[in-house]
Amino acid sequence: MLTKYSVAEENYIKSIFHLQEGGALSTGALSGALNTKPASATDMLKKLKEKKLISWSPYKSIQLTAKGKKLALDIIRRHRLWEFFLSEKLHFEWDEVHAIAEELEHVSSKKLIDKLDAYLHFPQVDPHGDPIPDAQGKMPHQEQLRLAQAPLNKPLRVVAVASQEIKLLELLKHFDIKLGTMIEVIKRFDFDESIEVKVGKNKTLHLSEAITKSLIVK
Amino acid sequence: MLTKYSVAEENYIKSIFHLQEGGALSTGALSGALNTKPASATDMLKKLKEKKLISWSPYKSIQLTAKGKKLALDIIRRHRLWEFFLSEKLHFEWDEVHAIAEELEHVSSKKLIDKLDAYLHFPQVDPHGDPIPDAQGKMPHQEQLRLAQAPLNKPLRVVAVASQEIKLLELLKHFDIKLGTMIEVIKRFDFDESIEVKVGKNKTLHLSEAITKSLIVK
DNA sequence: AATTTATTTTAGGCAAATCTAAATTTATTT
DNA sequence: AAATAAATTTAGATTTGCCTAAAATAAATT
Repeated sequence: MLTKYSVAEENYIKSIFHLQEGGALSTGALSGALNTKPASATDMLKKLKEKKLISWSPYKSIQLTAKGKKLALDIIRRHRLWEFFLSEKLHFEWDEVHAIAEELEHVSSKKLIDKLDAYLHFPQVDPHGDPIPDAQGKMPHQEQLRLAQAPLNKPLRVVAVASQEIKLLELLKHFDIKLGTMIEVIKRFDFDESIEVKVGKNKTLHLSEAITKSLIVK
Repeated sequence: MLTKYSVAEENYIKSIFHLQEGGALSTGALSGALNTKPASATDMLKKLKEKKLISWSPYKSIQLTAKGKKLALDIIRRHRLWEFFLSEKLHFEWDEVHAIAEELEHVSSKKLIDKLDAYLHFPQVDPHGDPIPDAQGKMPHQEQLRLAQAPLNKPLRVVAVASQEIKLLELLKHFDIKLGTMIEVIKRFDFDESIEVKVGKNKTLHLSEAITKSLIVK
C-alpha cells in the first residue's frame, strides 16, 4: 500500500483539503490556489478521480474521498513537522519556514517522518499555530486564543501566527513582534475592532483587526 | 546566479562527477549508473552541454566544466550533510541513510543547507567516511590510499592510476585492471615489497612494488 | 424565460525525460 | 586493411503536467 504520488498530485490533494474546508470547491478556485489554469486542474481532477483520491464529475464540485483525506493529512503532517524543525532547530524566521517546508514535504519516507517526529518530541502545533496530525493521521484540534479575543491587561506570549501571508509577516517583523514576544491588550476600540497593545517593556502599538485575528497568544 | 536545475539534471551531474574520478567516462557507463538507456544519456548530455555544465561532443568522452564541478560539489555537500543528520540526529542505520538523502539532496535552498551545516557543527565526513564539501565547495581532500598501503583481505575498487606512463598502462591493460576493477590484497612479500592480489572473481596476480604504488584504491 | 456572461471542459499542442529501433561511428579481430 | 562486433547517436514515440483556444455547460441578468 505504499503508493507513490507525484509532487503535482500531492500539491493538488493538499490544496483541495485546505480549500474544501467548509464549502464546495470549484475548479477555478483550485487552479487559482495552485497558480495553474482551470484546464490544467480539470486534467488533474480526472487523474485524481482515477486514483480514487477524490469524487468529482464534470461541472460538479470536488470532494476528497477517505483515501484522499488520509493522504492530505499525511502531507500536512510532513509539512508541519518540517516547519517545526526549521524554526525550532535551525532557527529560521517564521516567515521563511513555509517555502522550504513546501519542498521538504514531498520526501515521503514514512520512517523518516516518524523519526523526525520523535526527535522533535511529538510537537502538537507548528510555528503558525496549526495542529500537526499524528502518525495515524489524527489531527489534534486545538482551541487557539487569538489576540482579538484576549482579555485586557493580561501579559500574553505570542506562540504562533495563523497566516502564511508574507505581507503580514513582514509587518510583524517591522514592529518587532515574533514568536515569544510578550504582548498585552490595553484598550479595545469597538469602532473598527482594532486594539491598542503594549509590546515588550514600554512600546505601545495600535493593531488592526486583521492583525489581531492572526496573532495566537497564550 | 541562482539557477535551478531539475532533479534529473542534478542526478546526471552527480554521477558524472563520481564516475569521472580519474579516467574518461563513456555514455554507457553513465546510463548504467543511472538506470537509464544510453540514448537517454545522450539526450541529457546535449542539454548539459547547452547549459555549459559539461564539455562533450558526439562519440567523445565527458568532462565536467568548472561550473559543472561546482554544481556537483554542491549536490554532494547537500547529500552528505543530510546523511550525517539522518545518522547522527535521527539514528538511522548506516545503510538506510543513502536512499533518503538521495531525495533530500534536491531541496536546494542554500540557506537551509548552511544552517543545517552549522546545526551539525560543520562535520567533516559523512557516515560512510566520505568528506563533506564546505559552503565554498571546497572538499577536504581525503588522502589517497595506494594499493601498496592497503589492508589485507579487504575488497577495494581501483579509482585512479597515479601515473601516465604508457608502459604501466599497457601492463595494466594486459592484466585487465582498469578503473572500477575490484581488487583485494592477499599476501604481502617483505622481500621486494611485492604483493599477491585477487582481481575480479578468482584471478590471482603477483604485482611489483612499482605497480602497487601507482594504483589508487578505495 | 430568453439572453448574456462566466465558468468549466474538451481538443490539440508543447517541453521534459524517458523509451525502442535503426543508423552511424568507433573499436576489435581476423 | 577489411570485416565484424560493440558502443553511441539519431529518429520517432510515449507519459506527465502544463498551456491556449474553442466548445459546452451553468449562472446571472434583463
